[in-house]
Parts: sequence; C-alpha cells; structure tokens
Amino acid sequence: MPDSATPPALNPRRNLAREVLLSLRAEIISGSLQPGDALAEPVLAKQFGSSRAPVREALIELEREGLVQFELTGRTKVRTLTEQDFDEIRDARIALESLAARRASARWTLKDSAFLEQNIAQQAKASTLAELSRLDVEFHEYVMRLAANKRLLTLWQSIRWQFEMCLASTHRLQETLACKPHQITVSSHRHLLAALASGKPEVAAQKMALHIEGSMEWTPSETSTADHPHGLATETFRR
Amino acid sequence: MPDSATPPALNPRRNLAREVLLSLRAEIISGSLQPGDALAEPVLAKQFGSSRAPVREALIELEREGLVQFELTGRTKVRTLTEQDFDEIRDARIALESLAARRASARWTLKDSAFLEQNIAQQAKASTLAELSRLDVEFHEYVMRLAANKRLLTLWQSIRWQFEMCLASTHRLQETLACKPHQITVSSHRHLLAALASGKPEVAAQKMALHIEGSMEWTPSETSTADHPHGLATETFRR
DNA sequence: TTGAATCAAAGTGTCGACACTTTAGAGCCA
DNA sequence: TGGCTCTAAAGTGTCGACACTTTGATTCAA
Repeated sequence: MPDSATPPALNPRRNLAREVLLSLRAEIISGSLQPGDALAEPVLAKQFGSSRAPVREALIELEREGLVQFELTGRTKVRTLTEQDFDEIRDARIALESLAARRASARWTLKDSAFLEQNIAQQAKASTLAELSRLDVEFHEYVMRLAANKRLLTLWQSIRWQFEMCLASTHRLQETLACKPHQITVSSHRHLLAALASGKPEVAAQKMALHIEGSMEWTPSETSTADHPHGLATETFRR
Repeated sequence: MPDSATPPALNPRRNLAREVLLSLRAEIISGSLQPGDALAEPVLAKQFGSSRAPVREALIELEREGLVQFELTGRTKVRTLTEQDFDEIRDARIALESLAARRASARWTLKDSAFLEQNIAQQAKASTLAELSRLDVEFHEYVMRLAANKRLLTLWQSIRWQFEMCLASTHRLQETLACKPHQITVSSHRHLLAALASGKPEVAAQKMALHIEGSMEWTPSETSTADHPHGLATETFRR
C-alpha cells in the first residue's frame, strides 16, 4: 500500500513525514523494532532515503502517540511499556470509552448492531492473533465514532497505538496460558454489544468499563500502587 | 531552575521551538491573535528571529492542542471554536475528569483539601477574569495530578488550552449577563471539594461531571445535535 | 588490572536554499 | 462596470550544511 510504483515521484505534494510515520509505527507494533531500540534521525533518514526533516516530524508524532520516548538528551528510543503503563492505559480507555458508550447508546440503530455483529463473527473466524487484535480495535473504534465527538475520538486515537501494543501482548499471554483468546474476546464483545444496543446509556457505559477492565487484565497480580507524586513533566516538547 | 539569567545565551542547548510555542499560545489565549488569523511560517520565523524549523514544530504542537488548524493546503490559521466544539470539549472533560475524581478521591488527604481550600479562597479574591480562569484551571489540574495517571493527565493537557479558551468566553458571557462569575465559580468549587473529600469515589465522580456540565453551559439553548457521521479524518498530519 | 582522561564518531537543534503550489491582485476584454 | 486570465508574491515540503553536545572506545597512568 505504500510505495507500489511511485509515479515519477512528483506531483501530489508528497508527504514523506507521513510515510515515515506509518512505516515506523508498523515496525514498532509488529515488534520488528523492539522497546529500547534507538531511533536516530540521520540513520532513519538514510534508511528512508529522505532528509532528517520528515523523520523528525514523524518521531514527534510517535512520541505523542506514546510509542517512542525522548531522552533528556534529545535522543529517541522505542518506548518500553511497564505494568503500570498498562494499568494507566486501561484506565484512560475506561474514561474515554465508557462515556463514548453512553453517548453512542443514545443514538443506536439496527445498522450499528448489524455491523458489530458481523465484526464479532469475523473475530470468531480470525486465523491469527494480529487479525483478532485488529477486529477488536475496529469494534471499539466503531463505538467511539458513533459517539460523534471529534475530541473524544482524537483523544482515543492518541492512545490507540499504545493500546494496540497492550492488546497484542494480552493475547499472547492468554495463548501461553492455554486460554483461548478467540473465545474470550468473542463472548466478551457479544455481551458488550447487547448492553450497547439495550437503549440504556447507563448500562452501556458501565458494561463498557467492565469489558475493558476484563479484557486488559495483566496477570492475577495486585493492582500496582502508583506513588502519590504530583511531579510530572508538564510538557515534553523534545527534551 | 533553568533559565534564570541565561548566561551569554549559549550553553543550555536552546529550544527555540518551545519559546515560539509558549509565545504563540499566549497570544492566542489572550485573544491578541484572533480566530481565523493566518499563521505563516516565514512571517513568524522573521518575527521570532529564527528559521522556519522551530516555528513549524511549534505550529504542529499547537495544532495538536487544538488552538490552530491546518487547512488542506497546508496553510495554518488560528482555530475558531463553534458551539459544537464547546459541547465536545465539555464532554471530553467529563470523561477524563470524572474518572480522575474517582481515582483522586481514593487517595485523598487533608493536605489536598487544604490546598484546594486555599485555591478557592484566592478565587474569591481574584481581581480579573483571567486570574479567575487561571485558578479554576489550577483547581482541576490539581485533581488530575492527584489521580496519579500520567496518561489521563496527558490527555487532559492536550485539551487544556482549548478548555481555557472556553472558560474565558464563559466568564465573559456571565459578566455581560450581569451574573457574578466569582460567586458562581467559588460556590461551585466549594461543593465539588466537599464531594471529593467525602471519601466516596462514586459521589466524587458524579459531582465532578455535574460541576463541569454546569460550569460550561453555553447559553440556555438546546444541546446541539451533532450529525451521525462516522466520517472524520483519522490522522491530520499536516494536510 | 583498574580507573581516569581524551578524542573521534554519532546525534541533535537550527539554518538558509530550492522546487513546486496556492493566493491574490493587476490587467484585459466585453 | 463586471467578470476572466495571467502572473508575481507568498507559502509549504524537503533538502543539505554547520555548530555544538553526547557517547563510547581507546589510551595512558597508577
């Protein structure tokens, strides 16, 4: 989908920055770039056959998406997600998605049920974990869009890729634990869909929160006790 | 700790991009840059005595903060907030802040009550609307930080400046309606504080939602009925 | 052998330039 | 006078270069 026969590489006011973004993001999600790996602008620029400017822009965007981390020295690395990060993402999703569920529920139509039922059917047939993850995200994105609030959607999208990393590892974990990710995911979404379509916004919101809680369980360990600090860099902005 | 008395303006690895960001943001919030105003890179660069690179970075960040808008042609303008935007921001705040209230409530201490009581006292004495707004935001940011979830905080910060624009206009509106912004704001926060300190997370969350709803009322007009569409640029990324 | 000092390689922040696109105004025709 | 065309000015996307900083590895002394 990217470079298939670039014309003479001219007209459509190219946007290299975006190409670099998509490419790097895919590599990070797929794991071919590992957490901790260094991302040096000159190296990437050479690799993409561009100058540093588009690479820099893409890295800034990736930082914003939480997939990449700027050291205090300005250097860039693929981000490592800890268990606490995992919990935080879960919580952020609960905040955004349960309100979205409430709003979406209020404007629910049969068409929406039909779409999501089809999504669930595909989940059941998914042949790889990656595909299962994709469908899972698609389900939730559909609900986010249905809520018809651009800002809510934008906020959700800004953690979406981190969430996708979590999802992948959850599925992997379930597999090694000899659980069946497909079955778990499918039945969980089926219950959720029922709540969404019930016409009761309150119920929809609550079920969404429970669904996310359940789908993002890390291990049977205790919930990590984040320390109390107010300290936190207010704005990163590259070093 | 950083720049007090910049040496001969050398060492500390300058970050022009940040300076430009802060400066532009202040101008937009204060209204000295009006919605719709064009923001051309070369012009700003000259104005700041820098090259275009730092300006470009700052504009990207401002777009992310929602204060600035990229046209499809790549040109940049100060964003205009409509009534619907207003509603969206309110909803997004409700999503983020009511969960934050729930979490913060669970780790509440007397120290927190003390800090916020002082904040409210300052609100009562605030001499300008700008100061009132600042204190209002400070109150809410304190709660966000107390929730101890970096992602929730980051999400909140990414709409914070839009929210501040809304707040300014709400206060202005209340004033022209011969209401008393100070009284309204103070009493509303006092009630909220009581709920936060009550030790009941559920109550705290609900009161927070009501507080935001109330504090961001536009006019006695009906809630705007956003259309149903799923359409929405998934990623802006400069044109 | 260990540890400190040194120095080249690699990296970031910023700059000015070029090619191409969009915009807006001057000029022209009716 | 009003609308259309053409063109110069302004703007964006990208590039390669420079100055300074950080990193690591190598060297040298204890």
